[in-house]
Amino acid sequence: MIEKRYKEAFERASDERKEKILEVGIEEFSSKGYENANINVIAKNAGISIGLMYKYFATKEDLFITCIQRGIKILDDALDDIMKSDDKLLKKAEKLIRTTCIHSKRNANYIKLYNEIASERNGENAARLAREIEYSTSRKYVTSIAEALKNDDVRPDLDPRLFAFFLDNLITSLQFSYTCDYYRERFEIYTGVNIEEMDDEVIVTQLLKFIESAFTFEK
Amino acid sequence: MIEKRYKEAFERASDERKEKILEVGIEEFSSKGYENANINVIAKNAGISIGLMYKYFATKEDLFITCIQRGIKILDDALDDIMKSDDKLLKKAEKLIRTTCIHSKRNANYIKLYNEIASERNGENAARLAREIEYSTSRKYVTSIAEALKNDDVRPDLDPRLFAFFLDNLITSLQFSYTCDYYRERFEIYTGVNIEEMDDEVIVTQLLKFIESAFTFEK
Amino acid sequence: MIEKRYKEAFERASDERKEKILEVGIEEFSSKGYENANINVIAKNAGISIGLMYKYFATKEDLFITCIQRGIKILDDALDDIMKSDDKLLKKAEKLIRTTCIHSKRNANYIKLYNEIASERNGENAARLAREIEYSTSRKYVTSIAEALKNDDVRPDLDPRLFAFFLDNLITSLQFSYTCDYYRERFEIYTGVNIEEMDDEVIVTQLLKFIESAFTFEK
Amino acid sequence: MIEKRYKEAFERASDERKEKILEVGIEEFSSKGYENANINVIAKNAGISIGLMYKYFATKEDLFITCIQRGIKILDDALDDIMKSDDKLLKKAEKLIRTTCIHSKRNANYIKLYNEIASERNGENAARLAREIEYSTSRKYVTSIAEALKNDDVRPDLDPRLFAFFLDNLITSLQFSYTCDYYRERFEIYTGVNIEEMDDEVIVTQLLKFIESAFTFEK
DNA sequence: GATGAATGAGGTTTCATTCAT
DNA sequence: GATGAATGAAACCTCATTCAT
Repeated sequence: MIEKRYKEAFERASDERKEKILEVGIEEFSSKGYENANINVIAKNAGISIGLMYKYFATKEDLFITCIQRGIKILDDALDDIMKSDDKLLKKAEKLIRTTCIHSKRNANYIKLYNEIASERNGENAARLAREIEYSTSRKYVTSIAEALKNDDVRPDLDPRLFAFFLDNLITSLQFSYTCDYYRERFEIYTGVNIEEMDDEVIVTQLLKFIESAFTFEK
Repeated sequence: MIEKRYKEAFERASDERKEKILEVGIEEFSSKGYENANINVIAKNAGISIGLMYKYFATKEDLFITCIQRGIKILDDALDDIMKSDDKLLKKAEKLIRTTCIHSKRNANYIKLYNEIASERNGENAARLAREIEYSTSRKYVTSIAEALKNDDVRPDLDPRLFAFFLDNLITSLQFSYTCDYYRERFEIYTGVNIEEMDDEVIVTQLLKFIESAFTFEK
Repeated sequence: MIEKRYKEAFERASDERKEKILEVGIEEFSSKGYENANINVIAKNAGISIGLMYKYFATKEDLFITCIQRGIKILDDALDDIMKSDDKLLKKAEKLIRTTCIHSKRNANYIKLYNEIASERNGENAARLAREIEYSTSRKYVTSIAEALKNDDVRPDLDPRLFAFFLDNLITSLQFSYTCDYYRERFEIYTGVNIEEMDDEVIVTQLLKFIESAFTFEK
Repeated sequence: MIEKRYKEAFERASDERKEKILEVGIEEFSSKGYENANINVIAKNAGISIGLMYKYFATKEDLFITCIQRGIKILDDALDDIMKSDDKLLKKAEKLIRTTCIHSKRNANYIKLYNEIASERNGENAARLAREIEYSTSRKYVTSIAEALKNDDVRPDLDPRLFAFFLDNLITSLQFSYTCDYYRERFEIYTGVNIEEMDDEVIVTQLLKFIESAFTFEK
């Protein structure tokens, strides 16, 4: 599913070096954005020469994508833990929201990268990235909802794929609100409070309330 | 609230010309993104010299912001029509979703611009833009929900500001799904259908269902 | 001697307007330098349109030269008063130095313009300007010294033209030290004191001492 | 005292290249002035790409300053040879004047650069440059005069710092008269002779006469 | 494998000058 | 006489990428 965008030489590099390059790359791309990120600077900060960087990655874009793939893995692993459990859908949702709050603070840079991708304007790239990033997540959401549907845990008239989509929209928006300048300000405009100063539990409670009723409402 | 970012000379230009410049600018910025947009191209396509462009706007950024402000107004006016009515909250929501579907197709470029802004990484700019763009919208949402709360139209234990925030997240995500490459692909991954080929009414129905129960659930 | 560099239309303008244009021009040129001065800004600050400015002056350079000519006249008139008197050479020198100190503060902008000219790199222009500016002054100096020579007021073995040249070098350097950033700092480096805080009389006394002996030394 | 204004990459360049860049830069800056000098032209004439130029110098200004510093060193070294001798003040002055005449012809471009700096209008820059350029020279002058004062070689009532200042004014003006268009014409206006055609010895003799009596006059 | 010097196209911005009204 | 909108050449600077060592 995930197409590698690095050269063979990169695989042969030490784990420490691989780690360092991606870490520095994520930092640069997430803080400056793709266009303003400077690959020469990334090389310098990673402690390697620019020549070697091009032995590892064919283009700036490839480095960028590889950084993203690294971020995806982290986020995906966290989601896995939650979705693999036997909890009921609402319990999963609760865990999901709570984990999102915590993760967004801890892995702010990955989220920022994700925001960067979301504004990609090259249709081809955007599509490929979306498949790489969203496929695995979407499966987990849809499957969980479909299962809940089978178990009569949720209202029978919902479309599991669209509901998964709505759910992910809420989670994603929340992530951005924790990490991206624009969305943070937007959060404060809506709520009157800076998201960093708000108690996570208020968010968990309210968002869960929003979702819970969405899923379980019955006439 | 909205700070003007054009020079006086721009005000003096003919309406036709103002229109043309912003239209061309929006097209360029939304299709290429801020960094890759080329002011010389915008000037040429708008039929004016680059020198005159700089008589109208002090910097590329100012032109960009002015394009955005133009987009905001269009979207805001549409929202106004809906929110000023005497309809109940859910009726408003229904109109809102339906209008969003239609508008997103018609004014795709404005939405794309909005997506571009949302990835702004200069904290100061991001905050200013967020205030310009979100304030008015957020007031309308919050007020409508607060009123519904007073009239017992919605569950009494919801936080009107957070619920307004969640609601807008859903609407915004939907807009992006209609217009931005990444989000369009993502929509298809979730639903299995290209959003252009999906009947809007399915989206309206399902999203309304999601929202409706969120707002009105009662034990 | 002085070639006019303005168009006929400028002559026909009101005195008030002529005054204003040159005043504003001198301010702009002396504060920013020729290259960085902006003729559009000068027009605006003088309260006329740029189109009219070009009815008055054919080029930016012509405006500059006309501003300079205006400055020359002011400085030259002051010199005239001193040199036309019947005083002996040293008395004239004393008056000259004292007047220089006072004038340099009052007409700082004219001096700055003069400094700007002195770095002109177009040989043709430089020569023409030098003739316009220096000719009259040099005559006065040389004549005064030649007269003093005839009256045995000064040492007989001095070359009146070279001594006039040296004298003017000292006066000119002093003027710059009062008005131009670089020369002011240089003055402080040499003397340890900011020239604005130094008592003019110390300068007068010391420079006079320097000159006096130069002229009158005898074995 | 002298702050370096080039990047590390410049240090690593071959001496030949460093030489070439500064030489070409000095030529361009001294012939066209700072504003009209063109960095692309300098790069081309120095045989390197513009990109590499910017690897060596962060800005046009930095290249300019580095060219200046190069000129300073040359002039300062020459002064050093003279002032370090055990000669009496007047002997030093004689050597100084004679060397100035010779040097001004040989290193005309350095002197022109100096003239360019002297019209700097950014106060901060001007001050910094003055300190870099004048400090060392002024110490040498003042020290020599102060010593002469101690040895009763000069009149006791002179202020060594102001006299050093006056002396340098004369030398500096002479340098400009050899090298800068405006000052050359001015010299001819005063003396009736083009400075290139005048016998240096006349200048040496007369200027020495002017200075000598200034320093040694006694009642 | 590793280096980093070198390239050069390309974009933003300025401003003297023109000319239709 | 007066206006000011309009022009467009030209300059500084950036950075992805190459390649000789």
